[in-house]
Amino acid sequence: MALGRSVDLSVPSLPPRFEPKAFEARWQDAWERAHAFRAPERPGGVRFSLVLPPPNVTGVLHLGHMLGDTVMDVLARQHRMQGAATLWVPGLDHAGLATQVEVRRRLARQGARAEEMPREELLAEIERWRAEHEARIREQTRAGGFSVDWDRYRYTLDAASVRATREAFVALYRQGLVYRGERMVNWDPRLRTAVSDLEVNAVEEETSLVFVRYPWADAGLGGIEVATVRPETIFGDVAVAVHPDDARYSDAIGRFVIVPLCHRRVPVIPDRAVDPTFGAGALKITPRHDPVDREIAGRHPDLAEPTEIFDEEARLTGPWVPAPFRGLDRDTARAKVIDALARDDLLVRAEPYRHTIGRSDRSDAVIEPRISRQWFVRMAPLAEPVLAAVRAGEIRLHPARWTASFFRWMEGIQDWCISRQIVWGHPIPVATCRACGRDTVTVEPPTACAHCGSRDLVADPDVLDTWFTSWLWPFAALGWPEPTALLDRYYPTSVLVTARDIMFFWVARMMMSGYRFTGQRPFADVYFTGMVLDAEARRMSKHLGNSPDPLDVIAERGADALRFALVFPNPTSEDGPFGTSSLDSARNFLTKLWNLVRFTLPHVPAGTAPVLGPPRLPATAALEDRWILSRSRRTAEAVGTALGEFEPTGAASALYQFVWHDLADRYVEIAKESLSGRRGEIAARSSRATLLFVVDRTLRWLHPFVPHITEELWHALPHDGDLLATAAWPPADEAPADPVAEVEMETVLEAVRLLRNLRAEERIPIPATPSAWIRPAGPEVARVLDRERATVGRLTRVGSLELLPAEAPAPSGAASRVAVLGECYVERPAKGPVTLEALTREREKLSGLLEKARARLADPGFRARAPPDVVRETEEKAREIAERIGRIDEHLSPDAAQGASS
RNA sequence: GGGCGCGUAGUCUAGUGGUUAUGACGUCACCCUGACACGGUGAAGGUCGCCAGUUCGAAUCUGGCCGCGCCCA
Repeated sequence: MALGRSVDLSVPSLPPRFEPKAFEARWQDAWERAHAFRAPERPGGVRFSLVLPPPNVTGVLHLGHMLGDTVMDVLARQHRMQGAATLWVPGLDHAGLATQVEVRRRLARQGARAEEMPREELLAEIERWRAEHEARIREQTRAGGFSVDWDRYRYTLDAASVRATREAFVALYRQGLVYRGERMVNWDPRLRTAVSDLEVNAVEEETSLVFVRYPWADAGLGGIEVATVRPETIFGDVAVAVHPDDARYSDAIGRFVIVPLCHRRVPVIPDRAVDPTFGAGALKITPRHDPVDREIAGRHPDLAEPTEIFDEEARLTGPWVPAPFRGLDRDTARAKVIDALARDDLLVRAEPYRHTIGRSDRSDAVIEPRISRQWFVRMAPLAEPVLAAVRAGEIRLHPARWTASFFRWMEGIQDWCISRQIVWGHPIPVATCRACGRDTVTVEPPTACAHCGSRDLVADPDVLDTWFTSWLWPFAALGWPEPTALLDRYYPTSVLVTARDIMFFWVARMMMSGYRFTGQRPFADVYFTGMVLDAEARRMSKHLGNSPDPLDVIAERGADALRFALVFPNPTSEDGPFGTSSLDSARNFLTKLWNLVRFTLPHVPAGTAPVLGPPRLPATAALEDRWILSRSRRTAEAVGTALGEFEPTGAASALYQFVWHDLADRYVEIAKESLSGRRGEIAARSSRATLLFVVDRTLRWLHPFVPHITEELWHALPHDGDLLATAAWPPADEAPADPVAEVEMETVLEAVRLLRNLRAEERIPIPATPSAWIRPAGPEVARVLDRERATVGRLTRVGSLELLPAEAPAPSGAASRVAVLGECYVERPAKGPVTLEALTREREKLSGLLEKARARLADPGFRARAPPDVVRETEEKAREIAERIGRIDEHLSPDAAQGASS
């Protein structure tokens, strides 16, 4: 069969199937060999920089990391292609407490007890853990194709981080913003360390509210009834408090009661903090083990000095605890106390009660409020400049709706407990002198006391909260406090991308440290990604086992498919499901792209020059060529706008629409005719150049999202330069916008859709080539359809397509549709009854619209108040609809018309 | 208990005062047409959570209610 092809279709140089394994690792190697992502040390001009939130060495990367990394890579690659000197610093967080907990668990599984290990041995074990996980995390990051600068890799425990951490601590200490205090902290009795407020989760739990009678000290009968959920703390009581206005207790204030079981005499005191409606309205006061009690006790200085009743593992201890209860843990103690109270006839009753308790984020142990000597950072002075900066728009949060909760937390900020009683982390840079008892706090570890010169120094045994290093990251990762070139050229960083759940842990604190230590914002924009959920919308967790290892997904589907599935179709800023269906969609899309280039290749003769700019089309150029260039420009604009507004999903979706529907479904299908040479060499050349240009641009725009496949395909086409990764990002206004071509193509596509619709409804089989007619609604439509008649005919597979003059009668026996562009007819193969269903349905829909439009026009208020052009538009719409209804009525038989209008 | 946010086709989603409410996945029908069945074409599917109000006009603004989620206590 002579098709008149001018090119050879039989030798595709790309394999027919897209196989990511065949090329993804190859391009990763190529990028690395070329140092494509190495940021210049001292660039001039535009710069773009960001730090990768250093993943915790606790585990390996999960899909949430992949989502964040993909968003960052999209931004980094786009800016790199746009010519910005781009620095993306990767790193690793030692994650102090979290890691120590994980290692402890592993040791426990192996039958060892971390608590009994010498410090050095435990540290060595943690180091082993770090090495294993670090290697795995690097492998995962590399396999994702993320364009980080590996030469700038940093670790939160490396020498430079040690320096930065000590520097920050010492500076704050000297400014009076770091202090040591004996305060009530959140104590984790399982891990035997203090934790910060943020590391405590409020959990609702079912417990029982116990009513205990405290007998009068001076009289044998009665007493005061106290309600408590923690009867085991009874040993620490120093008072019973009641509300001063509570009539029930007006006589009790000033009297004494006996604390059950330990028989101490304590006073009844008045305090407004007592809620008279809770329980019996009397509160037992245990100042060392409850923050509210401590506050109340503070207002009553005449109370006995309380002693501690729990040790560091929350076992009963101390002089106030009677022998039978000493050494018991909290739960056992509670049960025994209740038993003993019942025996002494002091237990009034116990009722089920639901309340919220604090559990440690790391160990899940119930937090014990405990007074201990710890280091704190005074936060309010640090928060001030941040609040001002965010209010002034100097730092922007995306999506902006999180700004409100950010402010609320910042405005009520509490001091930060930064000391941890663990081994894994930065030692607190404080040495205490045994001779004079004073502290020496210096960046370089001291050899002698700064105050008395004694060499008898004891280093603080604790380490710093891991976040005390992370909060310095945007500048510490660039070399701070050294005045490095990186710091000079790339700080402040451009953007921070992270998950919302560490907004307070990390983001807010980085802003505070940034202004404090560098006097500048650490980043201009913050983008919060959502959480990756599984197909049943559950949060991914180790416990559920529903979080796949990214490496497995990449091995099976490829990094590009994974990346695309994470940004499309669900918005990256919302919590969204991830599953095989999104992976399938991503793979299908990539296959489409692959085949699009396979289709393009044969139309690129050997020796074709790389694309420089849009083809200069002759005045007589085909409509489809002008149209796709215009569409490509709109797409470039949409992609640029979306990425500028931190909407990667919007950009991905614009590209998806363009590639699949505009380029593959419409342009390629229409242009096949001219590409084949059947319309002559000039038309063929024009379409070839157009196709090659648009495909080249598409690959560039898609590259930040799916870097491997685009790199592979770009190399299969004529290209300029070694790597797409470092090729130029074309300006959005490169191709001409052509509104005329867009309108005309709409007409063509509408005609095609109508005729196809008719065929499908009339069940005219594909091999049949019926005659078709269109009676255009106006001269403009007539002109376009006349010119593009061949295209319409080919896409609808009709035998002949004729344009009818306005007054011509309808072809007899043909199926018909009435549309805005005119009336379409398709010859029906068998002479059965004409199907009028579609026309009737259309008429019903139109009369509904017409009614609405007329009602509006009839409203005098509308004419008086609506803007004139809205009134005019509505009038025009009503006229057009009425006219179409009239034309439909001509086609409907009298009874059908009646049926439709009833 | 306080605060914030969200309710749009079976599922996810776009849309901040006037469009015949966007797109994806899924569903149904026909089709292996010379890049692609991981495909093509066509279709069905929504009283934009409910109730009031503001307005000439409300998915969009306001209030209340219902449901869901998150954060803080």
